Amino acid sequence: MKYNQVTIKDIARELGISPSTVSRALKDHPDISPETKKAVNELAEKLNYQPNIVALSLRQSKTNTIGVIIPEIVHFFFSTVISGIEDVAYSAGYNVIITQSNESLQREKTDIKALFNSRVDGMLISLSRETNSFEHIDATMAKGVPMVFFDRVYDSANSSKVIVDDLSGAKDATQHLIDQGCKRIAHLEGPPNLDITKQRLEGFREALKENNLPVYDDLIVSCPQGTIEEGKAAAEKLLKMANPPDAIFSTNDPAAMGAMQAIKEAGLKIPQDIAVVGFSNWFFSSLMDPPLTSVDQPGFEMGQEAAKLLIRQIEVKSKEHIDPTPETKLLKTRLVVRDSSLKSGKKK
Amino acid sequence: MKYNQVTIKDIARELGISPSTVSRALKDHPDISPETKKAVNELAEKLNYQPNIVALSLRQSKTNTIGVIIPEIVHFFFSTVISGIEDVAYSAGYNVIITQSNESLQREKTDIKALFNSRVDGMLISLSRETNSFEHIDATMAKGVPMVFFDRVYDSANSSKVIVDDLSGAKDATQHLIDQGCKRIAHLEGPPNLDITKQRLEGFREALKENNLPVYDDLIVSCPQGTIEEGKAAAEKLLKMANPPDAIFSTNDPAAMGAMQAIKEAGLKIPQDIAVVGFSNWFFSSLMDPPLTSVDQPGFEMGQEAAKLLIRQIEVKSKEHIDPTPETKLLKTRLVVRDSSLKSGKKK
DNA sequence: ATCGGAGTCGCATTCGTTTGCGATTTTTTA
DNA sequence: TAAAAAATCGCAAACGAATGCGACTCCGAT
Repeated sequence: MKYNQVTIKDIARELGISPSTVSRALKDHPDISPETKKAVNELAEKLNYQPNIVALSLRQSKTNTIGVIIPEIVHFFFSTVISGIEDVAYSAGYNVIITQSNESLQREKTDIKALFNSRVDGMLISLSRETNSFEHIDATMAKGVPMVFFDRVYDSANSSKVIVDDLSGAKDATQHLIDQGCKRIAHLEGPPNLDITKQRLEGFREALKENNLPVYDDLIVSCPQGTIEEGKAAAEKLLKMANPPDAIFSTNDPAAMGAMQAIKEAGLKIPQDIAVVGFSNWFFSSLMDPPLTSVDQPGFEMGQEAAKLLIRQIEVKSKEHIDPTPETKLLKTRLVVRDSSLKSGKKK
Repeated sequence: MKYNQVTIKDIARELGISPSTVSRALKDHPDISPETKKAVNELAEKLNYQPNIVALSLRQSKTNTIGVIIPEIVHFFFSTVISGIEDVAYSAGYNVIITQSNESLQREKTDIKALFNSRVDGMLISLSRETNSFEHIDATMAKGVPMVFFDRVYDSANSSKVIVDDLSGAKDATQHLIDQGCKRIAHLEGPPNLDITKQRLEGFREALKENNLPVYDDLIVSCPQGTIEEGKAAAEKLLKMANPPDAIFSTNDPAAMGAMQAIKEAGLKIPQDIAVVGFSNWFFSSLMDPPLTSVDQPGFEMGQEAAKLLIRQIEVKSKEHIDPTPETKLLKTRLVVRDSSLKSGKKK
């Protein structure tokens, strides 16, 4: 907008000096005499001079903006990640442009293109559920755009990433159910493309094996969308079995929620008849009846770490013209035990 | 970043013509011959030319970016608003920079300054809970920055706003409780600075008066943060009264949630002993036990409308150099009746 | 009196694009 | 055939700031 903001030229004209002198004076360049600096700074203060970021961006080929692509803002976990990103980006002087893929690969592609065209200094990406090809990402990385992935990462990418330890989180959750005396534990599986889905399934399997429990394949039900409805349908299917499970470990909280609905509607008790454990510890999980046990993911911290990694990469690259070696941050999960899984009836 | 992107000059050099001709050819200017246009467009396509948005922004004093200030992203309602904003901004070719005030006036001020320095074309603002002075907003508006407020609006501002009909929403909710036979209805009041708080209280009062019911001031309890804990504490206080209420209408869902916890812990039944109604229809409200009746606010639509108003204002202003007359969009709420308020035990 | 150096500051260019105006060539009209 | 009109394109300035390099002043040293 033409806000009629004062520019470096206005100061120069007023003081009868050249724009370059003003520029240098403002940055405390040694070439400029103390008197000139004082005059410039005072006038700049008086006129409330604010440098034009757009001009700066053009001149330095740096926008001080980072782009974020997430599947959906309305997911509690992702909103906390964004808060974490904003937190460090803000104090490092970066703006944050947020785009959503809405779980669509097509949209993810156009988002990347749009961010690229906006000349963001780097991107923070969590893949869409649909993403099963990576040319769009490879192509953009090949152009030299720093990228850091979080949560739903591009695994073969030669780039930094921040993930939570889904495997051991799932293992902890399953172990907890086993400790509660559960023998036939079902698993609601998530979107098949995502690595986190595989990790959680693997953690589930490992825990069973370590306890010498069999892995029943028919107790593993796919919930490709991970919605409440799918969770409910999956649980209904499980309950109809000749030998239904005595516990359900879900790949996320909404599906666990749906399962709880199905169980209650079938007239069964949670956790007495069937224990339930979710994943992600959504905001409302503690408010369920019974409160839902869940694996807490540190979303805010994940956002912070991802932003830190990206900003470091951006600044190393602009100074030393080399990419720092990719890093992978593995964040610990934390099992939050609530009534939905406490068969003993007592919290530990 | 120096992505070595092809510029208009590269095309010009390759074709042996001037950059100005290339620029005009790309925008289908009548001065350019069809042959030149064809050559330019083909080469641009071949080299995958993408205009440099930063240079464009500088040249036109227009960034095609709108800034958003919201209290907190992690609130379900606000995330849906953001989705609505992104939706129309995206298709209108605008980027969206999101900042959070974290309910702090100080932070709101710095957010406005940061957005202004980023030369956003306009701002979408929902006030923080703390905001009780408006110089920072007036000053920025005086500089000519188009602003549209949503939900928590600056009422005396000479600018467009999008609000939901809080008053009639609250009235509907209260009327519904009255229809259910409730006589002593309590109200959990929200942050006192906000207009929406007053509107909801007013709607509550009006409904009582229209039904010739007395307004008991001691049944109106303040929850300045609007949190679960406050709602719980408020309900506990109400339950200790000699003559406790038979219904609670809360200014928002989390406080209603807290109230439900308190009621259940007191061994009372919802809705038989005390009916509960919330406001905003958060994602998890339908998952409560019992499911929480709530006033649904069209967050996505609110975001869309706000973005539309702002973009219209931006574009009218840049063409005709006048601000269009401010508009106020009043969005209808919708009472979603669930078990927490159905004393009859049957949904209508 | 001349030179050298330090201390200050401005010119011109750069980033990529747009655009008013003028210049050149081609075509049309009298 | 000459003049006028149209078609086509380039020059240069502009947006706001940063910066290499050159220019200038002033001072003390020789």
